[in-house]
Amino acid sequence: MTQFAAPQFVSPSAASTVLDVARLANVSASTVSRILNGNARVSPDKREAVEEAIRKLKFRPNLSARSLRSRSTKTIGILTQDLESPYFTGGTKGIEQGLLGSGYAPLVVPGHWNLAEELDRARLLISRKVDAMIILGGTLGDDHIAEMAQQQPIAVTGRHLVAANVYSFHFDQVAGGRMATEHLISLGHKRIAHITGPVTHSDAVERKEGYLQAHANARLSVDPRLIVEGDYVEEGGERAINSLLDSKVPFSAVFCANDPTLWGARLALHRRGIEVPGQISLVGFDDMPQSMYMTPPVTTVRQPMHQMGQVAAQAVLRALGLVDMESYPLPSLNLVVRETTASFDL
Amino acid sequence: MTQFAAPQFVSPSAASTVLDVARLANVSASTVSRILNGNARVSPDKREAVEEAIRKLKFRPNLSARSLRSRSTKTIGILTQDLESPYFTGGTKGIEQGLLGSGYAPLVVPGHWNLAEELDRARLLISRKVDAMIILGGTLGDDHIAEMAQQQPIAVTGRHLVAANVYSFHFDQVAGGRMATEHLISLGHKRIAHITGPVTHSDAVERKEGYLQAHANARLSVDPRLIVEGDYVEEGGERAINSLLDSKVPFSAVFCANDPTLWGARLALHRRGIEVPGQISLVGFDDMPQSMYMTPPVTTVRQPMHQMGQVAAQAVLRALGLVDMESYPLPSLNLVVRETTASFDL
DNA sequence: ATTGGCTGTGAAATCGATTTCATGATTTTT
DNA sequence: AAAAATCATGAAATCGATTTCACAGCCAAT
Repeated sequence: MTQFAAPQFVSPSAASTVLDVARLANVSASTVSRILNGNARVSPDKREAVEEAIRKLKFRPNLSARSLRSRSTKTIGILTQDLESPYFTGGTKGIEQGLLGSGYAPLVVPGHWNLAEELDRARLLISRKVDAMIILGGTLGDDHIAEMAQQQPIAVTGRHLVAANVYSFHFDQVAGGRMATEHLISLGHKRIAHITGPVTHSDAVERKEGYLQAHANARLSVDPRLIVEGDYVEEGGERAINSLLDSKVPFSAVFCANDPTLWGARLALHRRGIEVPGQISLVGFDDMPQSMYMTPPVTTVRQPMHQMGQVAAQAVLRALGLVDMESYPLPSLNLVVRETTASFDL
Repeated sequence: MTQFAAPQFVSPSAASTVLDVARLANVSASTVSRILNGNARVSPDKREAVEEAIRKLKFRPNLSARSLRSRSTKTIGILTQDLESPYFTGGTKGIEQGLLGSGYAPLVVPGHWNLAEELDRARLLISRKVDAMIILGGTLGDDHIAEMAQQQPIAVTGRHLVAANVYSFHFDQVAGGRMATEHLISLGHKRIAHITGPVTHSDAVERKEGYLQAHANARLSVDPRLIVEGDYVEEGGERAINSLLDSKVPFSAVFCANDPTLWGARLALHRRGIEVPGQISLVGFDDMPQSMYMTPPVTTVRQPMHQMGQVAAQAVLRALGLVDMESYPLPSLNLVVRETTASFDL
């Protein structure tokens, strides 16, 4: 990598203020402010002069000052978990899109699945006086969220929480797990393994519950040796498949708790020369963008995080009094069948 | 999806201020401020009382007020392009890590590869009085950046820019293109196709230049029919491979201008039953996280965006006067050979 | 002609913290 | 023991915008 450093430090040129503008335009600061906000009548000639001065001075209002006085930062805080994971970036992008044109800007901070850090970041957002907050998943307690909602409206995804000033949205993870498993069952699979997510994630245990329910509904027994714990990332999927294979317990399909788990599993299978879906069928969860371009493209339960983000953005906007906006439909989970699953014939 | 709305709106409970704390602790606001910032001696008993009051009132300082007075927001603005693309999220995460423990928080805004939008977002960051700015790629003109650098230090990646108060970092894209192509040539390939990026991206044209140079160095002629334009996303890769194959011009390897292009190409090849790397070798560019888990894992030129982000963060931190921090090594491009390339034997 | 209602404008108050300044108390120095 | 230096602290000024308030000028209604 090549680096080019600045020759020397230059002290920042002082930014101009309303007062500078006022002086140049021969009006008072109040008039400048009125023109900036367009909420009062001002004579056309003064308006002209002020606009000219603003242009000349390249004036940009100081948002700290503005929000100190007007108690609105026009900012929505987003507490996400991982800045890199497609699951969260999908949601973030949806929020950003939902906010588009509303005049509100997103402020994104990562919590890293760590309670202390999440709490700290959330408080940072409150300190910054965000007008509303959107929490994507995470491990914050319901009581914490309810308490923070006293300061500003909060939309939260991935949980069901009834409290004043909070709007919660979530997908039915049990139903998702059921869907994935039922698809496999309908293809004739009888010995279906499951690589779970971390037991600390409630959605992981719900997906497993769905896997169990699907078996019960079909009056199929589940072999506990076929359930192995993963960690929601690729390595866990590889490890799990290898231990499954090494245990010699037979199975013809695997329901992976999320897509990265499936990717890891798929690579391990490839390394061992086992064909997908020829010998083993695979179903994932999340439908992350890359899943569509795997070889072969993966069958997975789609979580429309993008739309979820839009809906969450919309909810807080509405809570802030912006009612005149197009309404996005509430999305739901759905199975997208691609090519990692095939019917099982004895 | 299930939605749960708040029963009714509750007016936010007023946040407490230094004055509230001061009153409760029987001291002046100045004393509270001194304790908050720890920059002056205060008697232990008052400190105790104030800390108690802070806890009791759940006091959090208003950052708008603080930054208005102290002229520092403790925030670094990050202008990225796409909140979802691994290339940018890698850099963002690196920055976040580089900022860790410095007391500065990142504020991320997306520019969407659109000049007007980038300019608008950059101005937003300036309005918010970020202490420094990091620009990841994008289409802003050098002059714009130099001008904005008068307000605060700026680190910019993906270009070479010498100006006061700006720090620029970039990888040598020509060398990267050369590396990828030389690898293929060293494996015995003679007819190497190239799927380019958009001609509007300077790094795309530089990568192509590297491809050309590698051929020249090896005294190999390049068949212009083997160079086809892509768009840096999967669809373009698919399209390009199909048109290449349909043209019947023979080739045994493809240098794809970035990893998503390769993913698209790889899928198209799979659909046509062509084996990778058995029949066609593929080299990508970027080493995005998923590339490692494709089937087979992809050979690609690694751009360590993560480290680039760390270095950029470090540069601005240093510009802001934080000199006492561990120094990350400057990363460089390197070829990571995995399994989409094989030697070509007639 | 007088009262009443608008309208455009500037002066001053305000938001909540930090920082400067002044002061009285305490400690150190000579 | 007197002078000097240091310390802890509160009052007041300050950051840059918005907002309230007061008022002068103007038009219309009585």
